[in-house]
Amino acid sequence: MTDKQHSIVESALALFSEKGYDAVSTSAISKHAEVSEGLIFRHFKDKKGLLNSLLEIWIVRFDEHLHAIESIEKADQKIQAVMELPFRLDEADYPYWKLVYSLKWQNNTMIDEYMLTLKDVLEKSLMDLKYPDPLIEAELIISYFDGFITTVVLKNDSNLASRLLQTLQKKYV
Amino acid sequence: MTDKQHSIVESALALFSEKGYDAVSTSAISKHAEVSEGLIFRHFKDKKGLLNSLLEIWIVRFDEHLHAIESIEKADQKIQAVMELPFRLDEADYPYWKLVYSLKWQNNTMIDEYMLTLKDVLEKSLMDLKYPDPLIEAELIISYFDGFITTVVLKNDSNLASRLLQTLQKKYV
DNA sequence: TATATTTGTAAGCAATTACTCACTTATAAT
DNA sequence: ATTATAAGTGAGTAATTGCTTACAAATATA
Repeated sequence: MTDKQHSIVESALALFSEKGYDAVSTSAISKHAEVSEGLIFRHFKDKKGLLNSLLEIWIVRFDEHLHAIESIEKADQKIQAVMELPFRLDEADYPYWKLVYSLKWQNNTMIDEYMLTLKDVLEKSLMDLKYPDPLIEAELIISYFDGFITTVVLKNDSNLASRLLQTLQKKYV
Repeated sequence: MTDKQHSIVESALALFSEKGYDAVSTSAISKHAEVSEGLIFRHFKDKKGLLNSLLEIWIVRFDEHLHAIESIEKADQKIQAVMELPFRLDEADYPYWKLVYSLKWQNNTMIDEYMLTLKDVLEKSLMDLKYPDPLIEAELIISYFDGFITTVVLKNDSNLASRLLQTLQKKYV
């Protein structure tokens, strides 16, 4: 990746996550990145291609969290780690999550598919713990997860995040 | 409101909530509503005006829920009612909530301001119940709320909603 | 019935959209 | 040093954007 390629990706992330994919033109991205508009299409084929590059970066970061969670042995600690993930995100990754969740609300199936992995982890752990209805229980925890992401990322306040985490932890101790 | 005015509002709601405000053109709305494009601007001034009309309808529906909650006397039941609100939404109102939450992710301050009312209700109730930190506790419940809305509205499955509500209710009984 | 007023249309507007293409400049390989 | 490949530009494209305007049809008021 060249400097200018990097610049395009950074600008696209900043603008997409702030205003939404459809509200940002390739012209606006090129101006923000201080490159010619044509360069976007040279490197990323089209606007969707640029978006996909961002989503791939997100997937890599997300996978790191997933693997960390899957390596936890005890089922209850696994569940706890999933619940706490939104509060342990790197603040620098907030824009990725903001982009991902704004796309989620516009029926981006690719994202939903990827998030299913989280639900699978939960379901298996809940089965191990002999919960009567692991499926619906997993859905409930995913709901918590979505809510935590919403608060942490939209308020963009890592201090609030850590206070919320503390309050949350007191509840299941 | 004339028939055609109604048709415009319905089409705008359907398209905005499905694809997102910025991804839907006034031309697309007029075709879906089977009216001339100019009529949109006659009745709603501009595209933003059409959006505001939809948001005003949402506000009315939301206020109904708010008043019902505020009329509850016991603090703990008030909190419970807030938590259960996402599961008790009229399925016909899902598109409004979908639109509202997709705008939320694009920094629509007007919506956030309106949702503060919910947080105020929670804070007061939590104070009444002598919680040590009502502010952060309210934030946590709002997070649950956001997560529940996300699940219920995006899955668009009122059966799942009622099963989730049951599971949730068992937890605080 | 005559006259306002509202409702509706269709064509047209400048600006912007995503994207292409001919071209130059830089880097790498032989 | 020469050539091939990649990086970068900027002017241009057709199509679409939100919106206006001149006009016709319907409805209400006198």
